Amino acid sequence: MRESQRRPTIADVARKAGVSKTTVSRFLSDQAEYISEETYRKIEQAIQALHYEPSQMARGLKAKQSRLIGILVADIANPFTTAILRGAEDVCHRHHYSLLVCNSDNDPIKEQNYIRTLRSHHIDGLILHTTGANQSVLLALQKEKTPVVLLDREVAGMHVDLVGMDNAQATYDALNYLVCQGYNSIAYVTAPTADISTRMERVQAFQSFMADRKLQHTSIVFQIEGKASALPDFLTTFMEREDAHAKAIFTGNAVILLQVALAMQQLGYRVPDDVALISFDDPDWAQIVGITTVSQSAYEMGVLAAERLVARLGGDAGDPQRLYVTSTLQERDSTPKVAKG
Amino acid sequence: MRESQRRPTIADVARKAGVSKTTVSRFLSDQAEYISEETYRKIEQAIQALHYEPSQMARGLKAKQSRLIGILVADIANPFTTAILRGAEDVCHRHHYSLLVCNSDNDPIKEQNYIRTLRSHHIDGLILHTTGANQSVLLALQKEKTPVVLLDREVAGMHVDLVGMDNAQATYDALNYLVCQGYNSIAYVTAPTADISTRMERVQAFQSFMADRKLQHTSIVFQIEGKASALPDFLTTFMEREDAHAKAIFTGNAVILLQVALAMQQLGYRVPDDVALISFDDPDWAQIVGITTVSQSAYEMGVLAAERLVARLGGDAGDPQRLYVTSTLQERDSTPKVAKG
DNA sequence: CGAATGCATGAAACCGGTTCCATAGACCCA
DNA sequence: TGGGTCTATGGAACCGGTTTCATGCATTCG
Repeated sequence: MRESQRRPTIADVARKAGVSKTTVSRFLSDQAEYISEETYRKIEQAIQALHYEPSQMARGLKAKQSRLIGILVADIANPFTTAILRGAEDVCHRHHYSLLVCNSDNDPIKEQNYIRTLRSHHIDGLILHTTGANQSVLLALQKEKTPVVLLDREVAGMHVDLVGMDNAQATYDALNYLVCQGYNSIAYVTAPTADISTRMERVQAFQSFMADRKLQHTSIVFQIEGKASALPDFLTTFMEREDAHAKAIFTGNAVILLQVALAMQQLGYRVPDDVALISFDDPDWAQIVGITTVSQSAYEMGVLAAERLVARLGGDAGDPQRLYVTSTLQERDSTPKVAKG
Repeated sequence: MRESQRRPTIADVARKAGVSKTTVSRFLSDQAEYISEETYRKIEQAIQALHYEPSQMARGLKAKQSRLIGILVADIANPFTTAILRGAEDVCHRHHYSLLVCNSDNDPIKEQNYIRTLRSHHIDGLILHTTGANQSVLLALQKEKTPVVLLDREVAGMHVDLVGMDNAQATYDALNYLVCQGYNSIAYVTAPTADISTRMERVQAFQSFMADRKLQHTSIVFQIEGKASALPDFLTTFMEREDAHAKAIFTGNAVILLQVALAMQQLGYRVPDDVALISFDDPDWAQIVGITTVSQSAYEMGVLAAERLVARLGGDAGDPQRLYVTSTLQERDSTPKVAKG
């Protein structure tokens, strides 16, 4: 009743096959050119028999690489994030990397801790959907030549690859569409902008668009904070204004969209009868409910980010690239055309 | 212009502090009792100055642990999965473990590969949301005393901890509710059951309940496969039957729910006017659309699974446990009471 | 006052791989 | 037949930590 508790090592395989560790190592690294057929077969058998699996840990120690890619996301509950994960995961799997997924939960402190942890695990590269406020730790990573790819959001002072979208353009497109549909009073609801470049870009684009068009009193930026009543209060105020004849609400991402939709429902306002609704992100349920969205292919963003990283790991030393996925307007029932007033 | 490319090692710290590796190691492992104050301070400073971070890799090699927990999920795009991830991540973070997230995409081959990969990374434990068909690889893990916690689904022949729900009971509860509301013709739509215990249990519970109640011709089990038209065809057939006066559709998870809702919309059937709708899982949008669901706290499942694993890693050698989260019926507009016919 | 004990520290082996260098035998050529 | 090349293999050092064991000095005790 011998329990084989200890997992087999390369030495066990070598012993069983009657060869040296070196030879087994050669077998494992596909340098089989100088291995005789007989030896090859013996090693093969020994590995089979022992269920041997080489230890990435030991391997990485010498080779100074782990085949681990860290991905640090700001909110794992967000469907946008999930889609990114799926894209990144697919690419990594294809290139025999594994993904170490961490969730900073929008907390810069947690983010910083995670960057440390990831470093301690010798990640070969990092995909970062940042909270925005951790340059210093990141610089340590950079010094060690660990490539970093930024996702969706900038980090001040970091000149590295970035995969995102043209937020200003996407915002303009959406607003143009709303104006064409006849809306002349638009509220923009965003999560706290803090250090998050994407959110700031969108808000700024919104404000400058509205100002350019001289659509007065129509832009309101609201930050959802701790106070539960803040959102209903804001929405009520907006809905009760009588300075415009066609109102629309534009939400900054899918999480906010959900909040707004829920709040409107509770307040008794109906979409699109009382107000139009449009949002960034395109969660799968938007189709069912019939909400017009600005869809950015999150899956593709994940793919692009991972591919960029893999390219860097493969030796690409070119200048930092900025890759933008295109956004498309998914027109649905929540933004019908209204007659001009 | 000295570029500090190589990341500092314990030897660098030792040199800078003017002490031996051993002493630094003691410092790192919190065995500071026998370190003089002066030495302590010198080491502290050296670590600060060098931005030193010990390598988990080197550490794990000797210690035979990685502080890595693998979590292998069947479908990372499913909100149910995401909620689990969040729960598991929170617990792991609290206990200074990192999560290696892999997505088998419901593919047993991919699952098998991932288990291998995870093993090669020396994971300390595995949380497995399985496709159901990989006992053999798992047994290798078990032999090496790597604890495994099953999530939601059984693996035949594995006697390990499991976190899930009482599927039969939850199914009965939901059906009882439907019957009380007056529905006498119910269709159950499930994803392919294959080797997935949860799905099988639910289908079986459904069938036995319907048979017990002698509600004839009212149960239809449908497996969504490749054929795109299969679902609309099935729904049309069901809707056109005239043997019952109040129909309801029961979907096996949120992904299927989405498909069914979309298909019904396209076919022109309205919920709940033409047919009631109820589903397992409780995606956040169910609240907006107003769909009655059987909600199982996925977040809690993630927490429980991770806690179980951490307990095992802490030395708990008790018998395998089965933990069930409770499910609650979220009553919404999609299942209104109907008058008896 | 010599021996025992406690404190603070270091040398070296070890974990499981990879890799550099050495070497033995076969083969080839002059 | 001796020296050079090629093939197949092994010994040993190394990666960056941890751990065991040893040791030198102070202090304490019989």
